Amino acid sequence: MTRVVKEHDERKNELLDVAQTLFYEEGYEKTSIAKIIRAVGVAKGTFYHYFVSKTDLLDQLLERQVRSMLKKIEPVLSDPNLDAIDKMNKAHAVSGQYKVAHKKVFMMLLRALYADENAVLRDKLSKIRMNTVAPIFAKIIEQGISEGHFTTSNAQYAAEMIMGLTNHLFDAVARLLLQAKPTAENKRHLLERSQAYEQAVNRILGAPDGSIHIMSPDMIEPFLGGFES
Amino acid sequence: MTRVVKEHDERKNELLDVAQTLFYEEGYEKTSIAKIIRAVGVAKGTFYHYFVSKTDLLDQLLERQVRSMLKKIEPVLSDPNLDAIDKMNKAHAVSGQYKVAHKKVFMMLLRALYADENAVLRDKLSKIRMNTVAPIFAKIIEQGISEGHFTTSNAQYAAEMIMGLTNHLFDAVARLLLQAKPTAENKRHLLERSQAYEQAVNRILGAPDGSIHIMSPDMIEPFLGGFES
DNA sequence: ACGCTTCAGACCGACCGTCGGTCGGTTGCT
DNA sequence: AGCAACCGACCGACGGTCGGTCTGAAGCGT
Repeated sequence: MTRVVKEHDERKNELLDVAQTLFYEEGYEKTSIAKIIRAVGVAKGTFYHYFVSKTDLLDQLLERQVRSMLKKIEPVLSDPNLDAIDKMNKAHAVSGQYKVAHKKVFMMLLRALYADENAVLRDKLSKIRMNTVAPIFAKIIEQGISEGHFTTSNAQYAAEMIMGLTNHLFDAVARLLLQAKPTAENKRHLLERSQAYEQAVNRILGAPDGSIHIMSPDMIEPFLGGFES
Repeated sequence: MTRVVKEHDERKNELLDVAQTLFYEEGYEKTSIAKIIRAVGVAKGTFYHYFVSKTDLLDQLLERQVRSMLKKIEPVLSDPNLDAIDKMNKAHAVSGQYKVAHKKVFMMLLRALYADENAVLRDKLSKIRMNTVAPIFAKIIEQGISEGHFTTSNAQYAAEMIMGLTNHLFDAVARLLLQAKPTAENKRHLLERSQAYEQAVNRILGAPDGSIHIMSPDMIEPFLGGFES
């Protein structure tokens, strides 16, 4: 094979990008390292020059993903004019808008995540989220407690629980979105479910019903519409 | 190899039993089919006579497990003298007692479940639980609503959320138990966490604080003690 | 009652393609 | 010269397939 030398980071990102695309298209387990290197045009040894294992590749990929998402939310967190309820809502809104903006890529990610196999992928992602975004939530909740908006015995645990609930809601929505039956009935179920989850989140925080919104109808709509077209 | 003929169910259970032991001891991924059949004393073809794939084996194994657990809880559910709060508490208590009684096997299961790899196993188990025990919770919650003990907008979703929370708590407890540092501090963390989760469950259901207990100190104690000996 | 045939299904194990991972060596840049 | 990027033949283990053998019991004619 013709030998092409590139800079460390360039080659590494090339591998990460191709791997990401393939994982989205065909799933983690079904994407062999052979496929990845064939697509990049590089030898087996080169892959293992950059990653110690297939799992290592996945770890780095997900970390990169989450880091870029956190950057979008950061401004909200550090805004001193927002109270805890505003921050909680805005953080969810921002991540929702991000998903709407990248609808196509996002749907691919969903399809990859919930392909039934790929349990490893889901597991890793939820762990990373638990380690990175839960602490952020905890900070917000602490702020809310000191502001008198929330009453809960433990901010960190509450954050983890909300994180878990959000993941769950996300799961349910994703599965409904993927089975491609955008009937009015399914849409109603979906909205009902998201309302039930919001109620739960508010109650866990000890906030008045309707304080916090984790998934607005405006965010869901574009995805439901996407199926009809 | 000497040929030994057995009845269908006998051979099948033999394979399931051996596979279970090996999965517990060495994890799902690391247990090859070759290992299983070697331990049973049977050929590759025989294995595939009973199971269509390794995944199929896992499915049937977990289903068997969950079915036996449900049998223990059933009496509680059908007891007409218990109100929803009693049922919720008793169901959790029974499953706790079961775990204490089978402490050794249970710890093996934990070790297998949370071995970091084995995400597939965890994923499957939590799905099965979601499909089998969440509906049971939902029934209890509906009863509680009509008794006036609970106020929540949707029994099914509440059940799923509680299921998810319980899983989460279970996760955290398991990981703490497995890292084998039964310090007084860890114990405190653990109790705090379980209290936070109970608070959340009560709030989701709209029940007074302290109504529902999902993990009593009496249940945790034997496992913490188990480490010192 | 008796042997004989038949047949489902329990059982076998060599074999296959694919996989993740290794390693000794080559090439190109500084 | 030295270091890092790169190569690709090779490895053992894996999940899964397949063509076929063996066995026990039911059904049969006598």
